Amino acid sequence: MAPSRFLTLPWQQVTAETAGPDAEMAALRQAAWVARCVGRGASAPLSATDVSAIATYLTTRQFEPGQKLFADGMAPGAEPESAGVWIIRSGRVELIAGAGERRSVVHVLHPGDVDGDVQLLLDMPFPYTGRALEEVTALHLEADGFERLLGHHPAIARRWLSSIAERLAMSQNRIIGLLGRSLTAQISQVLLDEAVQGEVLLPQRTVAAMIGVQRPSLNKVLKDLERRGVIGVGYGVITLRDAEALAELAR
Amino acid sequence: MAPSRFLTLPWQQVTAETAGPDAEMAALRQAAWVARCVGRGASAPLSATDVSAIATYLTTRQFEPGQKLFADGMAPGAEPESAGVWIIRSGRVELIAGAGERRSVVHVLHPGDVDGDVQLLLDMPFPYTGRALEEVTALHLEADGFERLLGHHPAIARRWLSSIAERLAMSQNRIIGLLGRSLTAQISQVLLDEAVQGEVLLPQRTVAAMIGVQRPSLNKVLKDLERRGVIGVGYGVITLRDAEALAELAR
DNA sequence: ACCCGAATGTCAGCCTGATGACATAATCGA
DNA sequence: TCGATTATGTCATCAGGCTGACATTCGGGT
Repeated sequence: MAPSRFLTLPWQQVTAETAGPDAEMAALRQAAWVARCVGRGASAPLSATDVSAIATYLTTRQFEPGQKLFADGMAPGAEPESAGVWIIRSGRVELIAGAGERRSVVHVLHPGDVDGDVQLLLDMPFPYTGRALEEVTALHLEADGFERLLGHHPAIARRWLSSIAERLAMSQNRIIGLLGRSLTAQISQVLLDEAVQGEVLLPQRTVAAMIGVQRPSLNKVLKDLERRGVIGVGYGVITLRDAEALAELAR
Repeated sequence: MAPSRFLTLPWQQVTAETAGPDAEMAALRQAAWVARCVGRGASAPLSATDVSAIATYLTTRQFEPGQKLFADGMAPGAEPESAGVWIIRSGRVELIAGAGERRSVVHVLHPGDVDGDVQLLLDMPFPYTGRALEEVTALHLEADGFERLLGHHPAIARRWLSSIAERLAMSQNRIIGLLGRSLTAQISQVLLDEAVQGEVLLPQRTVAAMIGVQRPSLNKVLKDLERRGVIGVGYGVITLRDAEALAELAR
């Protein structure tokens, strides 16, 4: 259901080799990683030409915790610094809709996740703000570069199609998970979705904002699950102890 | 936010001309209509070759009210009758997740809407059941035909990309609309989204299932809105009287 | 014209989650 | 090492939605 989650490991291998001095090789290596993250390769393998084309347009950017990659309501053409396609290389980015107390977390981007392409394709402003949760390294693709990749490289367009399809399926799954389910079921679902290697590294405040409930309500359920031995609750961390039981609760 | 809604009119014009006896011309006309429904033409106009290719693979199917186009959990390869891409030509189809009392309506397909392609692209089973609300005419595209269209016609692939992007944007918008908003705001949003020419032709039971609330809760809010002159409530119909006020309530 | 199924309108009681508040504990930076 | 900040844990109160039930109204079919 969250295939991109499993792509964090290959990336770690890649960066381990990035010590080499050759900048061009580094760009190519990044492009190869992007090629692995965007869509499925089943019916459209990318050629060396495709990968090097991607490398041509990629730039790397760093963000401090709390910094915004892009902001709610930003038109695609208005801020060339932020508009365009973002591909998360390391760290996580929370997508926030609404301001202040009414803020809700639409999604959390993990390494390998892609965003901003939909807004580019539809020429619409961002409906949410992207805020770095930790130190974040992200790859950026400007609007015209993206257009050129799609136009001149059919295999890339084909792969991007399944990438967006993946996200649509996940998004619909999220809607199903939100409609008419008990709070416990919703929370279990989110914990399973958001866990990386059995741990959810998010403060309860953020998890609560992902489900659209108040923090005390979330805390009550979490402590109950902890008493039942299903999870462990720490400071900024929730540990999955019995994933099967949790999946059963999310049913 | 729901661009496909405005495509119902062109279709009606098209069928008005469909009286002609030539089957091949009818197929081409259907294909041209599909070309108008799938994605935006901005950067990828479809050639005559593209359109006739679409016509090659299209078949037309009729469904009675209550009949299922496809069923929850159905694998893409299992039932060639139902797997594949569906394009609604007339009538509406509700997408239901969950069974019996716990059923919730993920979405309602209107004429011009497309579905089933995501499941094909990701080789996954349908996560919901498609059930005809009225008499439905739908165009069907089998798996291999769809693959061939995408593989051999870059312009079609490009258009399909923005079609799925549209749906992803709408889906995310729905999530934002569900998180942490008052019942009144959620209901106003759904009424605005689902209205065709100022009318929502759905029983309250269905509208309630779209938001994941019980029918009495919905009815209470509806009667309140009616007292305030914002909407009119009829038998199986909700009429928008003051769309602006409704939009303000949905904010 | 009549009947039947389906949809709407409404209610009282219960239960869940929201609110706002407070105390405690962990982390981070100076 | 020591605040300052942020996170967790918990509570009493209250509003809002659920539940199950019932009466009423509408529409289509015979």
